[in-house]
Amino acid sequence: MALGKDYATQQCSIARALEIVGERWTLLVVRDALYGVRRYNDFLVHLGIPRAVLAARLQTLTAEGILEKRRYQQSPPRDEYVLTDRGIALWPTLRALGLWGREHYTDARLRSFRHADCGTELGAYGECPACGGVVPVGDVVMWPGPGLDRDPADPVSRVLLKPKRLLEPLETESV
Amino acid sequence: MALGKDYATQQCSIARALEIVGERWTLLVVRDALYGVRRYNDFLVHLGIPRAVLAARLQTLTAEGILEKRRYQQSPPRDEYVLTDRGIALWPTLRALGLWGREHYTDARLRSFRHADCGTELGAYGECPACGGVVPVGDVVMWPGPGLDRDPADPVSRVLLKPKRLLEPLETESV
DNA sequence: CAGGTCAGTTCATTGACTGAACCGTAAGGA
DNA sequence: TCCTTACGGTTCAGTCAATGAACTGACCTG
Repeated sequence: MALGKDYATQQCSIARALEIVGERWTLLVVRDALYGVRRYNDFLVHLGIPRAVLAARLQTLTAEGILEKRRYQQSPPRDEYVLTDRGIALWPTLRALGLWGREHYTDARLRSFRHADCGTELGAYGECPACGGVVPVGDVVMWPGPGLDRDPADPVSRVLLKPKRLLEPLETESV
Repeated sequence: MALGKDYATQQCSIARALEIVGERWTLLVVRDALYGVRRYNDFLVHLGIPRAVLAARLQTLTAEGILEKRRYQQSPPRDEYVLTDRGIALWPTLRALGLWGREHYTDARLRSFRHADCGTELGAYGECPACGGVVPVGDVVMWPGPGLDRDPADPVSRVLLKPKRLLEPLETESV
C-alpha cells in the first residue's frame, strides 16, 4: 500500500487486508460500489476524488479481484466496475466501521439499513432481528435518514436519497 | 486524515470513521492495543513503524478518545496507552477486516480467537457458537495458529506466541 | 561519571495525493 | 462536414505525508 512499503513485518491477516484496502479512498470506492455506483464518472462526482487516484484505485481493485471491469456498451466503448464476491465480502467490515463512526462521531442519523423482506432495521452484525438470520447484501435496503442533506449538489447523491437496494445498479446513471 | 484533506463532501459515517482511523498504521496500532500492547517501545518494535509516525498516531488516537494516556511510573515518568471504550468498540471492525483478509489473502492460519469460558472458536461476528452470545472483548483469547513464525525477531511477537487474553497488558513489557 | 533505556523530536529524502490541464474516442447537432 | 459535448482516462507540477537515521533529554544502573 501507501509509500512503497507494505506492512512487510506483519504476520497478520488484518495487515494483509489493509495492504489492499487500507489506502486512502479505497474503502469509500467499495462503499459506493455497494451502494450501486458502477461508473467512473459517478464515482468521481460522488466521492470528489481526484481523477488520477480514482483510476489508480479502480485498477488496483480490479487487479485484486474486488471489482470486475465489464463492458456494457460497445460504442463508444464503456466499462462499468462491478463488485465481485470478494468485494461484497467487505460489507461486514464497512458495516462495522459505519456503525462505529455513527456511534462515536456522527450526531444525526444519516442512513439506515433494513431487511428488504420485512423492513426491519438490521442489527449490529447485519442480521435481521425479526427474521433471525444474517441478511444477504442483496437483500439489504438503504434508507435515507433525517440527517441527510435534502438537496445535494451531485446527481448520484440525489439518486441515493431514495430507498435503494444494495448492489442494484444506480438508475439514471450519469444523469 | 492523510494529505490535509478530509472526506469533507461525504455525508457518511463510514467516511467520518475513516477520517479518524483511516490513516496508514492507525488501525494496526489499535489492533496491537487490543492485543495488549501499551508502551511506545512495544508498538515500535512490533509494528516496525517509524518513530515519528507512531508518536503522531498515539497523539491523534489519544486526542480522539480512542486511547488513554496513563502514567504508570513516576520516575522516570512513563506513560502507557490504554484503549478506551471507544477504542475497544473497534473490535468488530478489526475482526471483520481480519476475517476478510484471512479468507481471501492469507494462506496459513495465523491466529484464532476463542471464547475464554468454553474454548470455542468465535463465529464471524465475534459470537460464541456454543454459548450463543456476543463475547465481550475481554473474554476473547487469542491463540497462535500453525502459520505463525515460531521464532520472530522482536520480543513482543514472542510474547504473543502464547495464548493471550485480549486487552490484558503484555507481560514482560519491554523485555 | 560512563553507559544504557525510554520516549520522543528534528530533518533531509522519498513518494503519494491533489488539482488542473490535456487527450482520444465517439456520439449528436447544425 | 464541422463543432460541441460526454466519457474515461493520462500527464504534470506542486504539496504534503511517510520514512529512516540521527539527535535530545530525562532518568536509572554500575
